Amino acid sequence: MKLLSRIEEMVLLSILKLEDNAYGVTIRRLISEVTGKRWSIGAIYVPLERLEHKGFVESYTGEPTEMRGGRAKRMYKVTREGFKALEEIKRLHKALWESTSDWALDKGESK
Amino acid sequence: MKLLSRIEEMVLLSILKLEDNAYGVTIRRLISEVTGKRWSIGAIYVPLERLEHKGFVESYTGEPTEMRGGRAKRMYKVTREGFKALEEIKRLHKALWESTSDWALDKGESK
DNA sequence: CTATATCTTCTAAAATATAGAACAATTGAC
DNA sequence: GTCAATTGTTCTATATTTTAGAAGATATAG
Repeated sequence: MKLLSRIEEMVLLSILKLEDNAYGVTIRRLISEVTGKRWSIGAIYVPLERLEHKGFVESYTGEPTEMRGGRAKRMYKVTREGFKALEEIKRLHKALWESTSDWALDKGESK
Repeated sequence: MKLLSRIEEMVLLSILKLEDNAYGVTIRRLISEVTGKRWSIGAIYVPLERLEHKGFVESYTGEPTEMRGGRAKRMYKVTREGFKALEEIKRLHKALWESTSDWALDKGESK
């Protein structure tokens, strides 16, 4: 199985963090906050669709009965497969960074 | 500045870990080990070249005076810019995973 | 019905990832 | 010298992903 890409990882984690309020707009906002960068609409929705197609997230139509205008939300949640993919990334990240990170990055700073 | 991609991150960290023995073949081997997957030649060299073009790594021709056949190695080291990019990823990862990771992943496991 | 607010879908272009054939350079055997 | 074996890189083409934002959809308020 292929590894999650950076944006896929961020989208999945954002959905987890947003709990019952995870949909395109809030996911995009959260990712913008955490990265400090601007993200276009497509930069979020396209990977989101791909994640659904791969079975890493599921979506359902959000409650339309809220006192607000606008189109219905498409809400997302992470599937068990999505969790597994995240676990794999977590393991990989640990293996990659464990020994290297501190001393090596310090060395770089003081160069 | 754009975030490092997954493979760029892995290549940079591999170079750090390999210290004075970082070149195409060893980088590829290390990434294969840590991911448990097969990586083609191009899957390593292409990002490696891009990292050099962006100034995140520098290369030099390896010592040719070793008792062995074969073409000269192109050795790599991470530049200060490369370190900075890694630091950014490290911060991002921390922000993304800190609160979410444990309880959320556990919830997933027990679903 | 019109204006406004929210949100998603669609589409195209740019950038990256991925595979592996081809090429290059060095050693040792004869 | 030159042939085979070894080691490693460069080249190049295709597939996939990223990224941007226009267009479209739907709900409310007046």
